[in-house]
Amino acid sequence: MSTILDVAKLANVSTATVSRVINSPDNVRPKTRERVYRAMKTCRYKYNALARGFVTKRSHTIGLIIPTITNPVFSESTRGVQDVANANGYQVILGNSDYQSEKEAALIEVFRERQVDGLIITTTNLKGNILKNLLDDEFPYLLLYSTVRKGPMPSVGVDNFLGGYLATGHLIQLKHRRIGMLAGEFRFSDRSFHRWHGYKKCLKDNQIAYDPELLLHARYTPVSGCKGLKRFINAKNPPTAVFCSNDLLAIGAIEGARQMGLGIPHDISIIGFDDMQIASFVSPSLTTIRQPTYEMGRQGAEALIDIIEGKAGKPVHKLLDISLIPRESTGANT
Amino acid sequence: MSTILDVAKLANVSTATVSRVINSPDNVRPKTRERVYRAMKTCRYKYNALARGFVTKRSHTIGLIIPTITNPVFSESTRGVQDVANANGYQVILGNSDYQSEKEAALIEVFRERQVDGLIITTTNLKGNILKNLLDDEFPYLLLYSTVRKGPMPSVGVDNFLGGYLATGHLIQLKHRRIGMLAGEFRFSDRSFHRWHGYKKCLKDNQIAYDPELLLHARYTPVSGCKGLKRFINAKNPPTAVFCSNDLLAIGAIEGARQMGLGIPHDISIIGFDDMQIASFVSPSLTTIRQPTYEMGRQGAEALIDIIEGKAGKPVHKLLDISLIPRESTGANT
DNA sequence: TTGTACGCGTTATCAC
DNA sequence: GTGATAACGCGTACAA
Repeated sequence: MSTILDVAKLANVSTATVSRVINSPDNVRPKTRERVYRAMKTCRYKYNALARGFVTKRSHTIGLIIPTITNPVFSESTRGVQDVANANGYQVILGNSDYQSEKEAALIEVFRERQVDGLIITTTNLKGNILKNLLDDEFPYLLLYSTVRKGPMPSVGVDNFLGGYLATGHLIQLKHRRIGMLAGEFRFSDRSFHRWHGYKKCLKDNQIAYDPELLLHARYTPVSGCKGLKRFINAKNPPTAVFCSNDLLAIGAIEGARQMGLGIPHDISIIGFDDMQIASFVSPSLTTIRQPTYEMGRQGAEALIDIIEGKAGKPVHKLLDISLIPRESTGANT
Repeated sequence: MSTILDVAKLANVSTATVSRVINSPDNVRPKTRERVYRAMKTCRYKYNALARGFVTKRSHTIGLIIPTITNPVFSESTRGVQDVANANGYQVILGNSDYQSEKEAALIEVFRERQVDGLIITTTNLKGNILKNLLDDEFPYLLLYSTVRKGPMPSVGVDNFLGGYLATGHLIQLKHRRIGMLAGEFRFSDRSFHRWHGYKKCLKDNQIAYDPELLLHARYTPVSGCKGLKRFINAKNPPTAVFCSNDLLAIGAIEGARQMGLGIPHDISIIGFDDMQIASFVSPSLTTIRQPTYEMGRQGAEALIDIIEGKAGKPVHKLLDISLIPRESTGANT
């Protein structure tokens, strides 16, 4: 593989000139520029971005850590991150934490060793010292899908508390009084935790006693949602409506109800969270809380790049809008 | 940021020894090893993998090019690639081509400039000289979801022709004679093209005349599937069954039928392709052709790493098994 | 406008 | 078992 030195020799210029042709072509006389371009062609020169990164100490790479790319919600935000990153000359390295904080910590280490210019993290545990280390090192990073709203850690997210509140309010408005919640494990996802708080608060505001029997934990998969719903139905005093803390759970729950011979929303109402692409295409279509995942990725990447490039002021804390999308999976309690 | 030189000074050893402690600790006396470890701690040393890559000419990075991470099928295979890559010390850079060969070509360039050790490409156009260039440069790469079965280009995929044949055969067995196909654009996806060939061949083998009116092209989205199905229904002589060339289309088609007031499978049968995670959770659950996407990613990454590390013999051509998964969206023609 | 020369952090090749 | 030192390919003062 040829280097700028080869090109330089071939074009009878110095390596500095070749470098200039690559990075600031305007600073070089058109004639020599042409000569260099020709030389690059004849020796099939390929630019080595790694070597550049080595000297400039900028890899133009962003590390993106998410629970798993397999969840459509994170695919969407990943796409948003990528689009903004690429538009700004950055590439994205992807890492899955599987909701395990050890994997998360390991990924942060690996990515930093690889000299990524910054990190976007959808974290599962804020207690560790890992994030504090990043802060101490003044390493550029940003929390995505974050529940953090103030402090030194930059973040982009939605108001999960509000989401839980909206979902529950919708069900209460439909005359439901016995409302279950199928939630992701709190220790793995503080988002789920905040949604639960919104749920509880809304119950309280409507004079409905909170019943711990109506909280069930599940993994974020349809299968788990299906099982969870069946457990609810088989309880002594089953709910008439269930708030699932994401759409994958909700879709599983719908299937679970179906398998138990229950009509939706006639016998039981189901509401999800996320509004992933297929939420409107399942049958019955899914009532859910929409969060702008793609946009979240975009804005997260924009904010991170600002930090990386020194254009940022004090830590940003963006809270994107969410909204209730009423569809067919919820109906009046009869 | 401290370097091995700082560590070396602090531990009173040479940089070579520090490097040894990092890469082959057994080759260094335990006592000095300890001294070095301590020195690394006191000056908060962080290993620079970029610098290593620069000298070893191995970045331990794989470039993965897919149409879009937003399609669950590609999320799954991406996960497979990542799992194998990470287990072998590689990281994955992700690029979306959006089914555009120019973007694909640009990504290949960018990734090569970044000195990725190899590429995994789910390509959309094999005609270009781009892949031939890779071959000429002896650059490690592999085609995923590939229809290529022989020749110098290593590939992992499934038999899409067979898939199309199986899907069509299933419908014919259910007494359907007028079978439509909702297909991804052939020029963007040779996979779709091969499925169509399987479809045609199966019709022929069953003495059913091929009717070009029964081929409709669509983008790989539920919305497009929905529109496509409506167009079919509004035709003079509509099909009684539709083979969609992926599940996203099929889910959209089901919704389209529903909006037209048609019962599934009573009024019209729908079969998809992929068996993505939620295929069994939509209602009616989706009959489809299952392809092992996660496993495809795994095997692709394994094969690529073999090539990178010089363990490969002649180009591999793996064809993974596919199978018909009959569910509720298809039924007998009445 | 162009060239010279050094440095970036690590590994690898010799010696010792 | 350890040390000295030359690469690796590029950017960038500084000089011309």
